[in-house]
Amino acid sequence: MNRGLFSVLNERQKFANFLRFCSKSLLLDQGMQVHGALVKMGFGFDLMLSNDLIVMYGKCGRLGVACDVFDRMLERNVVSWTALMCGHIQNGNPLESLLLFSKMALSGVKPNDFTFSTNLKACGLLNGLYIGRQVHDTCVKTGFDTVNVVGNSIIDMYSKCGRINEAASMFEVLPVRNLISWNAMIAGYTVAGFCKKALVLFRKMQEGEEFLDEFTFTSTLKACSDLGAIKEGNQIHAFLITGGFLYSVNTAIACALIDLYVKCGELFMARRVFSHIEEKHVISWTALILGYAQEGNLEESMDLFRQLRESSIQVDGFILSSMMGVFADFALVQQGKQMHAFAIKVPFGVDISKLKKEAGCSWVEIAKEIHFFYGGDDMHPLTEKIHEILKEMERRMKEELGYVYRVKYALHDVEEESKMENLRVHSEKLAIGLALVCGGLEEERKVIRVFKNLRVCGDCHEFIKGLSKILKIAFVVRDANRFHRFEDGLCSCGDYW
DNA sequence: CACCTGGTGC
Repeated sequence: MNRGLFSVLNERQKFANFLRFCSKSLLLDQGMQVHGALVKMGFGFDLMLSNDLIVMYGKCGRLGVACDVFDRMLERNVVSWTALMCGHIQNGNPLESLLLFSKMALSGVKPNDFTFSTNLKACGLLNGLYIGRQVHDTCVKTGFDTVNVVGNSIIDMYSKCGRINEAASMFEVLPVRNLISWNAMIAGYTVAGFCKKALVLFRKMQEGEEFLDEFTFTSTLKACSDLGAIKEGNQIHAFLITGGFLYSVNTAIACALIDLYVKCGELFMARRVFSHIEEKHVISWTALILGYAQEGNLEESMDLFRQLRESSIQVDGFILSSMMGVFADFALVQQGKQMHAFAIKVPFGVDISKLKKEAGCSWVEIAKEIHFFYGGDDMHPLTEKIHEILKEMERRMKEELGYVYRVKYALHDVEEESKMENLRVHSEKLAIGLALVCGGLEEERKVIRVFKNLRVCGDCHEFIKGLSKILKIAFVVRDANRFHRFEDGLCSCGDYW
């Protein structure tokens, strides 16, 4: 090879490397300068360099220029097509990516594993189960479904299309599972609401040889948050600290942690994590601000929102509309307080959600296990003891506080004498009963934490107020709308919810 | 050469 040709090839490789660096670091200006230089030097029609240009322009948000480069090419290979498809997806147009896929097929260029995973991503983004299945089918026929990256994309495609079972069976048959396969499956379970399954998978992952990364933790923390599994979440928090995963600099982990503590009614811990973040993302602000609002602490919520507005952080439409909701609630509460006299006559607090089709369900975490209860549920092996302790609590409350049931909250289609029984077996009460029987008190916090899928019933609300008084412990009840923190006979919601 | 995975809420 003569020196001249060698230096030309060397030059070409230097351009390519620099372009890839520009793509990675989103350096549009520098990328454009390289583009100009290589056109001048006669590299304008070079296949590899043109591909790199498409990638660079796509990543930097200049899809029009990427398309121009693509259109002017004398020949295009699978990389050119795939790079442009990715560009469309990255710029928010997955449909165009799918159209390109069919154009590519017509042009006679054969797709590879990268093309398939890109297309599966587009299907997932579009919620396109039908076309996703077709792509999956083609992958099977061409043998690409056994390629790890493609398999991962199939898992993600099915879970994005709401087909968690199909995602799971893909995960099962994957010949090689890597970190991303596990992460995709855990995220899939979490998004689909199968948080317990997500946690089971996470534990399996910990037991195995697999590494864990920030994606694993964010998804798993989200699962803990949705479940209210604070013990498990705490362990992950501790693991993050000992494992050197600094959430002070990792936005996603910090947000997930704040969300966990907020959803468990631990605003103090949420605030602590928040204060440790170096660059506070608008999402972490949102989580904390709404957390305070949902706990009934409107003052702190408003104050934080004011701080956010005074900071240099750009607020988004999401937090603005959320704050509208907070202001609306605040106004309602103010009105509600003025209307207190009426509230006694008006069936205030009648639980409209008990009329809904959805069955009331409560749960509580005891020794890292989540126990679920439905209203009138006697499936739990400790049911008898639960009833005993609840009766005991009623007796003490009557004696010490003169508490009697407000029977009006009971279901209406039952015999009068059995209304007391109905009230006793509301799911939130059963969950609390179990916590009392099993010592579900979180010793370090002196709190019992219960979750309910519907609004907490007015009678149970009174009952828990009483419990917090006579037992001298706090209760945190997260219902469908908000938090109730009961302490010393009072609730943070001020009885308006 | 490129491709896959994550966070706030209603």
